[in-house]
Amino acid sequence: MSETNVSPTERIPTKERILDAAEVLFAEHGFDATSLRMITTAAGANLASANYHFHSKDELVRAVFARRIRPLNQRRMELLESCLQASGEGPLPLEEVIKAFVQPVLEMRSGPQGAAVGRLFGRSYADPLGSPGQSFFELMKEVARPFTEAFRRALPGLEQADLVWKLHFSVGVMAHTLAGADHLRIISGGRCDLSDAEGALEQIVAYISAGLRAKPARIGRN
Amino acid sequence: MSETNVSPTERIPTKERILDAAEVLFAEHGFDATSLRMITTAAGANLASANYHFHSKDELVRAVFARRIRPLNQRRMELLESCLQASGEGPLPLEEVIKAFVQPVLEMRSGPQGAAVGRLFGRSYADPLGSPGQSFFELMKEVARPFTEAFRRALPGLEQADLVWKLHFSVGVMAHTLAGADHLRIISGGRCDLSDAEGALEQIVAYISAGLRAKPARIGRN
DNA sequence: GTCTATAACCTGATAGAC
DNA sequence: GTCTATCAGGTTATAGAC
Repeated sequence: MSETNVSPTERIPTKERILDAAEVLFAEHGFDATSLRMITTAAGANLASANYHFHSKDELVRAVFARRIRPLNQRRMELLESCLQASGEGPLPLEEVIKAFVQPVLEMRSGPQGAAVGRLFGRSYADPLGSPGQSFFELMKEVARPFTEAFRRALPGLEQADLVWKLHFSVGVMAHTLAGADHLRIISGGRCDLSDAEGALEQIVAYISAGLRAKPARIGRN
Repeated sequence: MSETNVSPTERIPTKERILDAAEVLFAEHGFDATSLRMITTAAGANLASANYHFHSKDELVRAVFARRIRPLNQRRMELLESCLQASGEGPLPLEEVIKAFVQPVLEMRSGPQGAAVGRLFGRSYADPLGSPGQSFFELMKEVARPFTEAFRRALPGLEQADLVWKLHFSVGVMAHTLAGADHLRIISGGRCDLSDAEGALEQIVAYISAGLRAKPARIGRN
């Protein structure tokens, strides 16, 4: 047996194994409750290797986010661009804009460690302003502006403040869906499963599009 | 100056001051990143007093939740009951059921340390199943069943699985609104403020009621 | 009930051999 | 690049004086 004949699984570089272990543990326990020791042990690496490869815990957190967010947002922009091109100067189809934002997340969730990445992202939306999760928002900013502009075009006549409220709610739908996928599967007795990407996308798009189009509340009627 | 003449502010018992400090710090930094030292220092109490009054950190977390959730859910049940009585055996007005669930939260947010409590609650929805935030879900269970039943009555003809998806999304709207109130105020330039309870309630009820009533997604049209 | 002191342990980060 | 050993400081929890 020569050393070139090791299993492909074991040939994953230490740096990547640390990222893999970190994102699972961060998703499960949060940043502060996850120590570098837990991460390196789970990765089958030495404690010092984490600092060697990432210099500090904060930079490790940032690297964990960046690895997943970059391709996610690239895919979102692709879908948004093709939606913009198909519509020319006219109004945008609302459902397509929502799909461009949501579908890549569901695709990602069926990728490697998708459930953990989803949970990590979903939790990060709830992190306060000065926390380690801050880098999540900085990386997400890239798509915030073009999508806000697209939603404005898809919802003509909606006041600016109303749009901000509604987009905030819609992000909440996405975030809680990602963070609470396990809860949902359990309370529904397995009938609602985020891993069914097609069914989930339909549900999400239906709910969010209706919310975005909603007229002011009419309390007292049904 | 006799000792009976101290300011009312300083007469708050240690146990309560610890709860006050804990809920602010938990909301800001999470459970693991908040040490008992931080809490007792902020409360102007001794480190050992936390263990004296609450036995352990886990029980302190539970006490922090229980103090706020109990009256909150009591108020929710009051509003739901009066909604049920006004409707008899007939269908329930959807907006009123949503209001019974949401309005007490907004009321609470304008109470003592309301913003911190809201942020704490909003974050707790994103906590995974085995975490310290678990006690949050156990305390929230009390209202889950009666409200699910009320929503079923307010949305006749909706399939069970669809209802579960939609209620899950609606909880997400509520949770993210609470956790991200600061973000919302900043990105909206102050135009959207959760502290404006009346305006916020209108926005939330409009969005959630439309989402709950939504028909299956119609992709491709506007 | 409130304090000091301390036990037993874990943390991120680094120095330096290999 | 990977290891061991270690630093300085933080953590929960408790024992025991007042």
